[in-house]
Amino acid sequence: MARRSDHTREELRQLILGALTEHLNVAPYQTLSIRQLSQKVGYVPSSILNIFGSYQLCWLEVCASVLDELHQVCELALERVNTESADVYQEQVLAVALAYYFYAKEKPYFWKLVFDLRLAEGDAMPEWQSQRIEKLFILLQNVLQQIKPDEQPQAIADTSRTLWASVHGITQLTLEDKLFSDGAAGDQLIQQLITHFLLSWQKLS
Amino acid sequence: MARRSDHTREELRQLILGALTEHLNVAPYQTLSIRQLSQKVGYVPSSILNIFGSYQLCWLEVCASVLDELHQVCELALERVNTESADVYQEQVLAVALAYYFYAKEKPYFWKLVFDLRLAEGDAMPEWQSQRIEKLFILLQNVLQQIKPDEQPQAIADTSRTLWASVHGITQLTLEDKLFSDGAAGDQLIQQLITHFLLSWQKLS
DNA sequence: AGTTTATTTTGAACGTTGTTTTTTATTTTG
DNA sequence: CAAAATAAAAAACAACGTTCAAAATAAACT
Repeated sequence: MARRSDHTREELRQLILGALTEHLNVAPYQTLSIRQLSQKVGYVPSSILNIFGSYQLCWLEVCASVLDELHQVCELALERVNTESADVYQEQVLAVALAYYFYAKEKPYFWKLVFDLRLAEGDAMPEWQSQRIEKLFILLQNVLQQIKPDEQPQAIADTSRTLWASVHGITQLTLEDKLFSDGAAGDQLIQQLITHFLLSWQKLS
Repeated sequence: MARRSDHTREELRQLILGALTEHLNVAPYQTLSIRQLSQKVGYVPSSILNIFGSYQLCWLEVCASVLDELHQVCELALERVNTESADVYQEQVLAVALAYYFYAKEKPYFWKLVFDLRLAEGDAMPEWQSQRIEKLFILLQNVLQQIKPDEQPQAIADTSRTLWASVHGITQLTLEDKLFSDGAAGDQLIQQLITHFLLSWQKLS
């Protein structure tokens, strides 16, 4: 077993988070136990608990990284849209939605972690986690507000929720193969959803 | 402990399924263990395993009931729509979607079971379970096909997936309070989604 | 009817799990 | 250099789903 001088507390933290990330590259988070994890990093279960408080809380840390990466990916996709295009805004919404979808498709175990991770009954999701999710919504809100500059911010916020939750649903059911269709792929469904929704939405008040 | 003559095999089956249902009235399925369940019904864990094969498989049985009930609720809502209305079809789609949403809202632990239940790695979802989900999609498909009688069945199937998955996403994120908005409720978001989507969709080929 | 055979049901055991508590080892301090 | 503080490990705990052998009951047969 590793001795005290091998790693500082911070080094050990990173060692653990690295092992978790490595695991998510190949398998869902449910398939790793704290005992297996402790073996991977060469420490003992109680050392992990000593640092993170509980096993779930160390996953929550990874969760935060995933949401950060997700935000980054969506933001980048948004900026890459050609602003000379005829309907910039629709393409921007589409870009964000597809970025979300393809992130989930490429890193399914990372993406699933965010929605499968259940904290112990009682302790709520920490503030910094909620804020990360809100940051994602805001990406869409900014675009929608540009489509309808005079619309109430609350209405814009609602619409961003409608779209985001819809894209989320398509992404999830596609990933878990619960659509039972050999027809269109998830990205095509998302495209259909957004083009039709926006076509009607942008006309009406 | 209960003796052999107390219940027939079938009675015990129903006794167990009843206890599971009772539990879902007040708490999520993850909070019940096979040991607690065995105490509830007055039998021993291995008796439950003997009947259902595994603990997960007895939940799968409940899962089937939930999907049946969900289908029934959606079908009923569909039939209740006034066929004299100006846009029957839109109201029918809306009726199905909202029936889905309000079922989830009223019986959250039943609804969540269907999507949270993870079978052991390896053994796939049984055929009769997939078919139950497909039956739900078909409800929507029938309505959509009436809107566009000349459209390819595959395209109709795709669109029903788009809509259903979207409604599912809104329902899920609303139920889990992950929309972080004190704006519109889930049913309003669903209404917005469907009206705008259909308005555009029914016009175009 | 009484004995054997078959079938449920049980109870104990196994290998896990996350966490708590105690013990041991190492570092820092006086 | 010894004493206090700290960090890691080891052991113990309670719970989990599942397996397996033993006990209790019902059915079958002479």
